[in-house]
Amino acid sequence: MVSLKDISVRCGVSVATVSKALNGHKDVSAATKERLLKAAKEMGYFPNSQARALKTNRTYNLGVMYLDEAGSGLTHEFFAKVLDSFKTTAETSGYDITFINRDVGRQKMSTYEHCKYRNVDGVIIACTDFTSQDVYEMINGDIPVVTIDHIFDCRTAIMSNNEKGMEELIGYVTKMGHKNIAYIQGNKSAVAERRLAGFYKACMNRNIEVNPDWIINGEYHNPDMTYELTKSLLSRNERPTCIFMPDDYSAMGGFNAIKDMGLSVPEDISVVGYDGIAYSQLLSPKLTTYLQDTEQIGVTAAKQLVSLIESPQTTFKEVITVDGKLLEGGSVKDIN
Amino acid sequence: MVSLKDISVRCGVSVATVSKALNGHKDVSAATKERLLKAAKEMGYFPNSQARALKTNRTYNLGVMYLDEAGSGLTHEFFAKVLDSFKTTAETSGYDITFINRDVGRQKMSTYEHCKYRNVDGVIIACTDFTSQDVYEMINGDIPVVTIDHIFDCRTAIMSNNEKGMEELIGYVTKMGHKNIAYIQGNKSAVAERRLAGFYKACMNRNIEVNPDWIINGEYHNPDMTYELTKSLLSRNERPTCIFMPDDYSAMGGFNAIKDMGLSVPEDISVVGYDGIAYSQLLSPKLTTYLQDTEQIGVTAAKQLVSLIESPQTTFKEVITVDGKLLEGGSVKDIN
DNA sequence: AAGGACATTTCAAACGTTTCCGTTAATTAA
DNA sequence: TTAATTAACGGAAACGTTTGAAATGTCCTT
Repeated sequence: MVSLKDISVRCGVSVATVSKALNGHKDVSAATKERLLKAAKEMGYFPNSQARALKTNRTYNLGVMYLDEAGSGLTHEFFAKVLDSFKTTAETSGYDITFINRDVGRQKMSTYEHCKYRNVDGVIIACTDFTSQDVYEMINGDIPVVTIDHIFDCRTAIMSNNEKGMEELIGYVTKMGHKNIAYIQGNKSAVAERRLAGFYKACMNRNIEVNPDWIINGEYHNPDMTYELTKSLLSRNERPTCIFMPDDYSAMGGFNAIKDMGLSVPEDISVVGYDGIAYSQLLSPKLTTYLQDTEQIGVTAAKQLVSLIESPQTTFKEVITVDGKLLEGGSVKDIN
Repeated sequence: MVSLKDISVRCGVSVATVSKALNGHKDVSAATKERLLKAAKEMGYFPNSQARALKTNRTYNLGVMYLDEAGSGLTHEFFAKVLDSFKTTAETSGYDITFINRDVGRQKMSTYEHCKYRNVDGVIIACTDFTSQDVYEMINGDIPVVTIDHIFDCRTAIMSNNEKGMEELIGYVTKMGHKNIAYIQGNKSAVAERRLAGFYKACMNRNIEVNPDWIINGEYHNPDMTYELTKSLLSRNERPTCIFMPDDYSAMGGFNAIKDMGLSVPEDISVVGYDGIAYSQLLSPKLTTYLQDTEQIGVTAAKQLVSLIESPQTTFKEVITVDGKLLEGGSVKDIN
């Protein structure tokens, strides 16, 4: 690998001058600067990121912290898409992305320690158990952090607008004449709370009574459980005309339960999902759902994190809400 | 951050001794070694990965190279799952994962240059355009590389067993009585070639004539295109009884085309997919498909890459084939 | 002509490791 | 007893940068 020294001997200047020229310092003449830049390009020079990091304490590396469990994380379409746009934006700003976990190799270490070890400049936390010790340690550490879909005191958070999503969905189904609405909600979490709050509020605004027996505790990303819950829900004496599923993926389970009971969507039961994943729009009928703006969430998270890193005065806590969009499919019947 | 020097002054030994103790060298007494290890733990010492990398030229970081385009990469379930298990295995061996691309920040650089810049110890190449200049540069470089689903001379490759997959699928559908089989294949690639070869061979072995008009060029991961191709295929005079789709995701497009033509699966047309993604098993009927062993592919890739790095004599080219498993759904009708 | 002001360049230390080699002391062999 | 071997540890250079201070040179001002 060609180093600063190689360039310096070839051009007959000191290493310091080369460094300054390449980093755009002003105390080097335009002539030599050009000469050195040219030589650097010719020789195929690239800075050694480790050496630079050692001196500057900046790695231009961002850590990604997420839950590493089956059925979650990378294989979760929502997270994958957010990560994808986060990554693209971060790269444009000159940052690379590294996965951060606990216990790398033989070393027992926490996620925070891992960050210290790798010296990441900042961390994005998403799709994880926000009550875990590891998250707690990160939040209270001195590394810039942006969380997604969870709000901590004194940390910047990017929130998908769950209240608005619920408001729009409820608005839509009530316009279609539904009043008896069930809601199979996801795991206990900030997201679930906000959606439920949005659900209640939207119903209240329309003078629709919420039947507490129809608020059912399910799980995100769990079609099997949703299948069972849907089935048991529909086996009761009184049936809702419309079911809100935890998310689009789980909704597949709900669809199947309905079908297996000899009913059909939307003729007998209307269904809405949440997320707007690709598959949901390939079903027939297409699922009526709320498309979360994963692109915008990822981009915003990256921009916030970078600005947190690069302009430390930005270190106040900020909560940024990203709106989504209702996708009108054919899974909700007009019963007016 | 606590450094070796901090430990050395506290314990009254030299930095060199601390380094050796912590790295398990033999020329340090058991007593002091224990004392130093204890101090290190107490003080919360973690090595500075940059400083270490600078000296040793080993970063314990692996690069991931993949196609960063819409509908591919991270949001591709096959790739996401492979990456997930790759990551887990790599971490167990003490390696972290960093995404590698071109043009990070203002710097214009190739993927290979990026690897040099970040000093990754090895690279996994997957889910990309294997004919690109960037891949070519990587393959001819001096960084350990493992490719997934593509074979280069002198580079280790992990191959999903596409021939066997096709063999099993053809075996299954012929057992169900199908002889008129169409195949909408994916983008021109090593994978597509192997599947097609497997398709032909399996048919030949059973004395089934392949109708060349029924070998159709489609695209992977493209439900819309598959929709159109399926529709035009079924509009011809002569119809196949069974259609092989490029993959499960695309198969959704095929399903919809069939439905939109007033036909149904499997009564009128049988369908098989490829991949075994989660969604395919939530459809009704469930899709009959071939489940690729993403877990095994990821694990094997990681192990091979690590051994390539850690025991340089392993640098011979190796091609490892990973078998999958037929998933019998309900999308193929028994027409015997 | 001497002094300062400025532009340009170099020196040298530092970042936190690893590792070769040398030193000392202790142990063993002859 | 002496020489040789070994065990345990320290010195110091090196990896490739960055950066403040010092050095050099040039030009302007008075």
